[in-house]
Amino acid sequence: MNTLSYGLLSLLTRNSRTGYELTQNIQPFWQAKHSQIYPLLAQLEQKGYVEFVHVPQSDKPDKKVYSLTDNGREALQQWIAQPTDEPVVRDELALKVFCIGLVNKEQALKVLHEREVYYQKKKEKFAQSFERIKQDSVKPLEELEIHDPLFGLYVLIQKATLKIDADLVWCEWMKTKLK
Amino acid sequence: MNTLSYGLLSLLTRNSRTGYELTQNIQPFWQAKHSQIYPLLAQLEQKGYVEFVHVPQSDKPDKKVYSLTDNGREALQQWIAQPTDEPVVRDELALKVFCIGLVNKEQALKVLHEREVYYQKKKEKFAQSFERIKQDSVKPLEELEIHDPLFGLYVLIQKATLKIDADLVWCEWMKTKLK
DNA sequence: TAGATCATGTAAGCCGTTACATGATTAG
DNA sequence: CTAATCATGTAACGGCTTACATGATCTA
Repeated sequence: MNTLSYGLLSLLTRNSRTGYELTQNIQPFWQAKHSQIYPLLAQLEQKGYVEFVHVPQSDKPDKKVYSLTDNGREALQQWIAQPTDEPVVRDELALKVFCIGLVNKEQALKVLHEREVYYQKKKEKFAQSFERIKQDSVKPLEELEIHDPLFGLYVLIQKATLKIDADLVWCEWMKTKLK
Repeated sequence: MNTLSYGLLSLLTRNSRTGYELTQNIQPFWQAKHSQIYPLLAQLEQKGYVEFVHVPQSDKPDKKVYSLTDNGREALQQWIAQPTDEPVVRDELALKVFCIGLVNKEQALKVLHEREVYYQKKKEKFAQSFERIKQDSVKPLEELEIHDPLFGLYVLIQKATLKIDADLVWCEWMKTKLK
């Protein structure tokens, strides 16, 4: 059981989902392609952590809708109690910035600007997710508590927003340095 | 040429370094083990981007001190001008938080506390790096400009500090949510 | 005397990306 | 008419981790 497998189980605590949906939904938390997810789902099914129903469709391809079993839920609870791996961050930009003195200010600003645009788009996406769960929630988000179904997603969006704001502050600060 | 290879060249713009030192020095920016680095250095040498001198030592094992060639410096400049890959972040904690409602508040706080301690230690390390380059620098750090040798490292420490502070703010906020 | 540090290297295996493969519907 | 979306799967390859291998000095 690798970390991604637990991630798939985590998503299934909220809803039943297809492999296709899981591939999309896990992206904000863990980058993975469908070619990695489908074999893992087959393994999880063999272990009895998930089960699926085959749903034939006429207009679109047939699909398998996966849901979490009781065994799967127990495995998740045990996983949460285990020590958590340290986060892994690999950012090509950091390596470029380290030796940014090799190029002139104009080129450096170009590199930075590309990343700033990326951060702004990401911020926009998080804002949209925030609006979406605001609509879905029965209570105001600030009142959500640990056992409310949207709690985890809500606090993760907060985390992501805080970090992206830090990134944008740094971008602004860098622009003053490169003028 | 993968990203890590360029990262090794980046470090060599500042100093000549051994494979052992490169392995340690690249950790804050790109996690990689020596078993990955040594073969890459051999490749970089074959491509003519780095060269090394064999330095025999009596008390410690002999070492190879690598330095950047003119070809290597040119390769770096071209790399900087290419579009930058998006950052990859894989954090097991995010997956756990998504389904944190499966456990009680006490257990959730334990998971969070473990991570908070990790963030605090990281913050301490960045503060030390900051002090070190403050000592090494001929000018006050705020006056460093793009072509100063410590500029890249200085702005990277600023970036890391801003992000870690965001992480710590989130941890504090989460504690209020779980009380 | 056990473990950390310095120092380099190879081998096996898992993790993740890219590419191959199929095929219907819908939007621009 | 082309591209995107839905939907699942396999194969090949490159990236990264763990383990194997060696060996001296220094610290607790």
